[in-house]
Amino acid sequence: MKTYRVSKKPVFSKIESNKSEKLNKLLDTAFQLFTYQGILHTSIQDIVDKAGVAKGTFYLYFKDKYEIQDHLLVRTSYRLFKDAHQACEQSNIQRLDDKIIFVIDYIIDYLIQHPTVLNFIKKNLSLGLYSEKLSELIEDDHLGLKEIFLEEVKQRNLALSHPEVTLYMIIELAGSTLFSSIVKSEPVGIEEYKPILYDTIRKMINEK
Amino acid sequence: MKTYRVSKKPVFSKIESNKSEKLNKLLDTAFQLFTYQGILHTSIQDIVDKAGVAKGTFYLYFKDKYEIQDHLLVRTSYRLFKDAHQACEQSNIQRLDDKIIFVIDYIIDYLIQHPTVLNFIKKNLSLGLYSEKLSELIEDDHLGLKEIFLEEVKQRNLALSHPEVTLYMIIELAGSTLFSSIVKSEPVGIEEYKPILYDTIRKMINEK
DNA sequence: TTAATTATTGACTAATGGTCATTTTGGTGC
DNA sequence: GCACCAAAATGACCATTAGTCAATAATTAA
Repeated sequence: MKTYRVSKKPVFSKIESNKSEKLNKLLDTAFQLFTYQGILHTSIQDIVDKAGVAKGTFYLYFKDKYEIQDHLLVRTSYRLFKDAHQACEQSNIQRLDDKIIFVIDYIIDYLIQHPTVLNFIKKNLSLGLYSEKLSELIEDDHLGLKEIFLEEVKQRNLALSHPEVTLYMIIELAGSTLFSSIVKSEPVGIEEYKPILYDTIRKMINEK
Repeated sequence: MKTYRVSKKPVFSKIESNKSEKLNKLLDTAFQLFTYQGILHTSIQDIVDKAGVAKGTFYLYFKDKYEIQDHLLVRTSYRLFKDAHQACEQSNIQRLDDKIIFVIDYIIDYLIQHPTVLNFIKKNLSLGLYSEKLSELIEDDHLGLKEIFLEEVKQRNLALSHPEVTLYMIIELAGSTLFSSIVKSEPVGIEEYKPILYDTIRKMINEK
């Protein structure tokens, strides 16, 4: 015989009863736990306990641990790219290579300033998912990265055989360079990588 | 009271009783399962059942699923780099950029010819582990990638401010380009990426 | 106020990870 | 052959975690 929960008034009801608040609480809590102890050593029970919701609630919003991880990856990277792009717009940079380097520099600095975010990405992103998410980000219409890049290439008459491919490669190169330099950190760190990275990007775009 | 296994003669004993054979059977089986269904949907029970050994045997050789995954990643990438390097030695290529491109080309072609291996890497390698393993591979004394590269740079008097960093970036670029092109595959595939990749590498090395 | 709908709960079941007393195997000496 | 020992292998067992779902609470509509 199942003995289900008997009626008992919750003590702290109505403090946070908004629907999206529960969702956000789960996301924020999962982010913290995934960052500090990695997804493998975080149980769903851990997440719901710390978030202050019941286990069943978790399954209302997510299929499993890996779906919440996916949400977090999208949310984190989307915010970061958007912030970087806005900051770039507000500056008065003209050249395309300078713009790209500005965005990359912004992201690198942000991740160095926020090691938890970097740590989350390092621990939670597989190579396949990384390529997939990067692709989604570049193709995202609302963010408009690709459109902006292609338009700039057109207006400046840059001699790129496949501008779209070049864009992908630049972003991939920047991303992997960042991770490589962070992981290595010895004997050289990101500061030694930067000039070579930026020089390479300028050569790839080849703006006169 | 524990009721342990009572004495019962195994039917097919002595078919494979060599120590390393059991280890290899586990590795091969895990590779297959990880490739087809991913590590998340593969239980240790699945592995031992398919490998024809008892569960306890698994834990004699590996701490957990992720240790066998690590073994497989090292084994796979090590073999691949070694084969590529040997093939390069047997060809009669002189220029450094040509050598590097030969090796990258070899690896790309191999992975395209062996999608299971590519699939295994895509599904099982996290970004952090990827950087880590790549670093180990480059630093590996027995393989000697780094030494060969630095020696070549010296002999050819190439103007590289940080040759080691350049080596890392070339390998990272090649790796991420491969994955990106495979994941995307639409509207352009690896063949469109290759010329841009090789052109970029030549520019990075800048051999006259 | 009441009825219907939706959100939330947590006790429960199923599945998986990991342990360890016991058994089997493969020597080695007699 | 047999007796012994150490190393390898086994699978029943226990512990932890994932995932379910009938019951309850909260919200909305009438």
